[in-house]
Amino acid sequence: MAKTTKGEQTRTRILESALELFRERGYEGTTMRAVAESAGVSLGNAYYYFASKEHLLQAYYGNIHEQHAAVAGPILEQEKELEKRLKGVLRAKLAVIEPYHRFSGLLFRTAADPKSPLNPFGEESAEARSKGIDLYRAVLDGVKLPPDIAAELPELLWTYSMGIVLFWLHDDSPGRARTHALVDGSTELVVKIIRILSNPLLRPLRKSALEMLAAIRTPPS
Amino acid sequence: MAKTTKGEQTRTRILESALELFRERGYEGTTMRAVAESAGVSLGNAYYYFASKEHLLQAYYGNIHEQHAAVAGPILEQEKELEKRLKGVLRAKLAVIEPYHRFSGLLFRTAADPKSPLNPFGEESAEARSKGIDLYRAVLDGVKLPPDIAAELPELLWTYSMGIVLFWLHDDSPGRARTHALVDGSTELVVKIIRILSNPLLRPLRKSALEMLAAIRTPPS
DNA sequence: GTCTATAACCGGATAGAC
DNA sequence: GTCTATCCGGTTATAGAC
Repeated sequence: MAKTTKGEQTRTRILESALELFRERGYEGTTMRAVAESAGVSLGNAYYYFASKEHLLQAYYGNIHEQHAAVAGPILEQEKELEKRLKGVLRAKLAVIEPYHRFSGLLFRTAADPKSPLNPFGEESAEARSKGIDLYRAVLDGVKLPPDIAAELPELLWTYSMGIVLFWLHDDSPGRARTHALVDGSTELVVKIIRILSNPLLRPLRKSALEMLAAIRTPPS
Repeated sequence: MAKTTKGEQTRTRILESALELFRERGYEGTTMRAVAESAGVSLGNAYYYFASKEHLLQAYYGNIHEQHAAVAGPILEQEKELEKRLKGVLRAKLAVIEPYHRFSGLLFRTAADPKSPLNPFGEESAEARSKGIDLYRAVLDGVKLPPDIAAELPELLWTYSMGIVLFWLHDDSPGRARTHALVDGSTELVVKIIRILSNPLLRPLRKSALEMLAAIRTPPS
């Protein structure tokens, strides 16, 4: 019963008002005052629940991940081949975010700022990030790989998926055709490269790559 | 003599005050009021010369490329080996942008927004982008490569360099050690990969990669 | 201790007089 | 080309209600 305290309800009302207004008028076109009014609360009250306007966006993108995970689940249960699993998950992502293409620029805009709470590499998104990485761990589930790569690959694939999203943001081709070409082409390549790198002859190359990854990793704080 | 009209001088004064304050206090920490005061003009007058605070940043962006090209030139004249050429140019970039680390996030923030004129993939930066790509063309100058890759490589390297900068933005390790590890490790890898891909046996892989690149390329408008 | 409201602050941006 | 006055919206301080 702790789930629908009055506070929870108010919080939800504010968030939903905000998301609706964002969709209607875009992010910049939506004022915190309008959000508060539309939710039937005072401005100060809105700030009691959401520390900033950006945090409202963060909730918005949190939703996206949940939707993505929900759509990706069935795909992963059905497909066994790595390339299809990866491609399916990426296509699902594109489908989920498509309605928000218009103002997703805002995501990257803030995400690229190291100081923003939305920054996917920052502390505040640690949870969202690890959920995202988990999804790519699931993609690799049941795939045979040399153990040294296997440990690193989920995070690498997640990073790769972020690159795809960045490309998508800038893609205004009809039906997002260019991004789809990128997904189709790059998943094929990624899988081929993984296969090639799995070759024992290339173990030295793999090793130096993995050493680099260790060196650039953020020390756990 | 058209060069130093009163207007030009005022404009320069405002810009220099701004860049100095940005370096000292960061972008967000610098108010337009402070910029105006430090330049000895009124707030409104500052806006007469620069349409927004962001436009002040744009000026910085242009400076950086010029500095980078100037520093990179001598390096390329001296080094003959691809890995050293690439590493040298990337290190030069890091050296040039280091003083601005504190507020470069902001730059990227706007630059990553597809609607921003600063966005490096957009139309308005076409010239800046092609200059950047030219620099990596120069890096490859004199390097023997299969012609199919040779055509694509400058743009790929440029994109790769943007990735390095993105990483640097988020790097708060002492002396930017992690980014330097990334540069050292990744240039080595990049060169190895280019070598491997140059192997005639891998021509099919190369071919599908190049086909993908063609498919995702923005149609010339 | 959890929640809500009002008033004010601050800084980016604009209008319009000189 | 320069100024002053003002707007606007994100954010904060703070007082009090439940």
